[in-house]
Amino acid sequence: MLAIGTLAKRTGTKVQTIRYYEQIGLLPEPGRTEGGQRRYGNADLDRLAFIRHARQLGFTLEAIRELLNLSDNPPRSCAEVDVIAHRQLKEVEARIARLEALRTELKRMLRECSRETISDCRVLEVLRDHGACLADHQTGA
Amino acid sequence: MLAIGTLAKRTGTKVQTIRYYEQIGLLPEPGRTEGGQRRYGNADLDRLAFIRHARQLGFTLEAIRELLNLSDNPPRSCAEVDVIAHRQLKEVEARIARLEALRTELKRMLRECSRETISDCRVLEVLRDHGACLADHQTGA
DNA sequence: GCTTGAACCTCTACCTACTGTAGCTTGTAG
DNA sequence: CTACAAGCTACAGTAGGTAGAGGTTCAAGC
Ligand SMILES: [Zn+2]
Ligand SMILES: [Zn+2]
Ligand SMILES: [Zn+2]
Ligand SMILES: [Zn+2]
Repeated sequence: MLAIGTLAKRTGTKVQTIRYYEQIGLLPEPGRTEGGQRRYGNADLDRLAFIRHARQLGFTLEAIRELLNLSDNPPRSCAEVDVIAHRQLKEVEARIARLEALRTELKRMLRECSRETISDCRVLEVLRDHGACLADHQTGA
Repeated sequence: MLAIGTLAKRTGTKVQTIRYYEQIGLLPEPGRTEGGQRRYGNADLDRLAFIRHARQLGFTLEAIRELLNLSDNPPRSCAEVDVIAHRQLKEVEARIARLEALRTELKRMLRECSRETISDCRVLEVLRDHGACLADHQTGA
């Protein structure tokens, strides 16, 4: 049985984060020592490793919750799993597209700036007026 | 003089967001009517438009605060402005790099999945084991 | 001049995904 | 048996807003 600090080290998670996952019901309540300290088994280790890896791939905790539920029903079709992963892929692609537009515009601003005074700084000029901006960044976060 | 709702419409901002910017000191406290309602002038309109545009380009509110301070000193050099914009560019580029690694891995997971049962779903398999993962996604957010 | 209702006001709580701190208790090595 | 690291709970805070309750004000139509 592992103490929370050991589990934390093994999975690269902070102790508080583990307690937080328990609090929101993502990790089951573990057994406790007589003194009230949490003790974890290998199933907990696997589950936490899964959660952390999915987080690293950008899945939200809600998506991870769904993936864990599905994962507990081995004979079922994996179509739903793939839908979640596909949704995540689309999300990532949308963010990339948006960030690339920002990169282009930031580069252009910096390239065009004469690097003299504030009053003729191209960066500020573009920020003041989207008309001077070629980026198409109307849409959300 | 503009009421807060008009200012909101003109800048594509929610009313609550404008009050929030005031609360954190990003917008100055505006004049009020006898009844206590906020009334804005053109300087406020410009300032808010600047803030929203910078937000759309991904600058943090802290960076925007610095940019606004600098913007109030027209004779100074714009070097500091460019440093902030450059920092933002680096930030955006780092996020793109990370998201591209995620995209690659998500695509691969989905491509390799047989789309049969949960027990042999490649997506879940990769999530369970980073060893089965080609992505280099150890590093931060 | 009066009424109506949209828009305004303040205050508080909530969102994601954690992270940090205070003040106290438990486990374990020497 | 004593230190003290590591555990415990509870609460506050982060960014950047968003939503709602419950009450007031402004302005247009009659
Ligand atoms: Zn400049
Ligand atoms: Zn623009
Ligand atoms: Zn699958
Ligand atoms: Zn991986």
